[in-house]
Amino acid sequence: MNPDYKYKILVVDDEEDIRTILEFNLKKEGYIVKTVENGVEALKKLKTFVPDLVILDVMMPEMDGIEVCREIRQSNDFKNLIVAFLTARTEDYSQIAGFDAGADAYIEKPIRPRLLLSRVKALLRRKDLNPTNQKQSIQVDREKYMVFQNDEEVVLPKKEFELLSLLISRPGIVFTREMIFDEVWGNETIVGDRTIDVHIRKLREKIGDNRIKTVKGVGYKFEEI
Amino acid sequence: MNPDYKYKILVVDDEEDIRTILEFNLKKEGYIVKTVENGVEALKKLKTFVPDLVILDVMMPEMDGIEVCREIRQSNDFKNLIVAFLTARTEDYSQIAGFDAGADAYIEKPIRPRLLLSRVKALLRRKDLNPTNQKQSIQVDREKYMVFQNDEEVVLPKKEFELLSLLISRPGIVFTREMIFDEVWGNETIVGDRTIDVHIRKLREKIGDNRIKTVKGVGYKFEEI
DNA sequence: TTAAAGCATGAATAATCTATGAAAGATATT
DNA sequence: AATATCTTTCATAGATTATTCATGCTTTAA
Repeated sequence: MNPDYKYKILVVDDEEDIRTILEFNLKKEGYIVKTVENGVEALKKLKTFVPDLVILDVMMPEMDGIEVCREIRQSNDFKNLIVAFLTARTEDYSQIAGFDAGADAYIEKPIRPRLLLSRVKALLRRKDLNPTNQKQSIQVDREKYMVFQNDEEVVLPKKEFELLSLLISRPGIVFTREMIFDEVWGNETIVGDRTIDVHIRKLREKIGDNRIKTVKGVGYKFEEI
Repeated sequence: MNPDYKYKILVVDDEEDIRTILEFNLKKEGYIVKTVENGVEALKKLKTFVPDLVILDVMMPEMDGIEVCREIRQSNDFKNLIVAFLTARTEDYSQIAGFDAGADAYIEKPIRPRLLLSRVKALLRRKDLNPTNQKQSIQVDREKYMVFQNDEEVVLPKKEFELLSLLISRPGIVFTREMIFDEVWGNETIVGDRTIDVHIRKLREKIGDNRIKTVKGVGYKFEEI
């Protein structure tokens, strides 16, 4: 990985003290750190800030860490996001394990800065080595009529396939609604404007929210990474 | 077996927690995992995703595991698919056995990840050794006008032969109805759209449902394995 | 700050497409 | 010519896809 790359970390905890301690220590090491105070905020934040690591308190109001982790794991957009749980030593560990939601690590409270930093470092190094960390690749095979995302097939019905195929044909370039109509629908059929939106939505559901960008008032584009 | 081959596993359970735990643990081992929440969904999924192993909850709404297993065993397409039942320890074991529908293994709930993984591994290894596990081969000999499936001749009338021959000439590639008309019927005769469907059906009756795939709104393709 | 425009989203409806059973039309075979 | 086999059509049912609609959110511009 680029040596200048600064790892991004999201801290989610309802206690301000904890947030402060973590933020201070992690920033000191050169990480880019954002903090939020509950699970709902966390998911919101993730829409604009995609970190390499999320440190999640298990017990939180609104939405606990386990649930947040589930959401993250379910989403297509965060395939290689590391999740670490913050647990009080007294917390019933077995319960967390039973509900295993896909955490990569557990960090115990109270926090010992030195220990914390070395664990974080280890986790991030692991990510660097992790082969799943290749760039998110999407491949469209028109002959086979198949789409692959990181070598796993994504099944798309015709219109969605054609739409994605179009957008991906010129990554980064904005396609206006008119262009999309022309290419995907042709001149015969006329459909309402919302139809495109709906197909875009379905695509996003399947390949993740971060690939297709809306350019308001203009159109859509497929974002190259 | 190819060392790069990733085993595919289908998990069928109505409880989301169980699905999540299984999926997480199995994926961590490198398996390709799909989950569905009931028997009906399972049979549907099997049309597009042919796994090596199915893990089936016994008790489910809609259609219980036993019935799903029966269906699987009856079908021609899943001759060497391993089926494992998930059973609660408290469940009346004898009843399940009485209804024995051809399960290869029983896995007990609650799930113990380590144990689960070692059992799965064992089951899949067994499959590797199983001689019935030769790859499904279909060969078309245009000169002799004969088709062989696993060295046994399949007798096909002309149109069916031509159709299969066409599809199999480029495995994985979708042939549109137009292309099929052109190649199999030529420009002289004109037949209705349904005619192709019917020939496809007959082919499927003879060589199994899992080889010829429908791409809705586009055409058909012969699935490479 | 408010109003307007543009988009996202959930849910309902409409349109499309294919599978299937059955039967009629061809073609070849005896 | 009669029979059997192959090819095609047709009607229907079932499922999937495509589209619309109503509502709410977010951004933009006044």
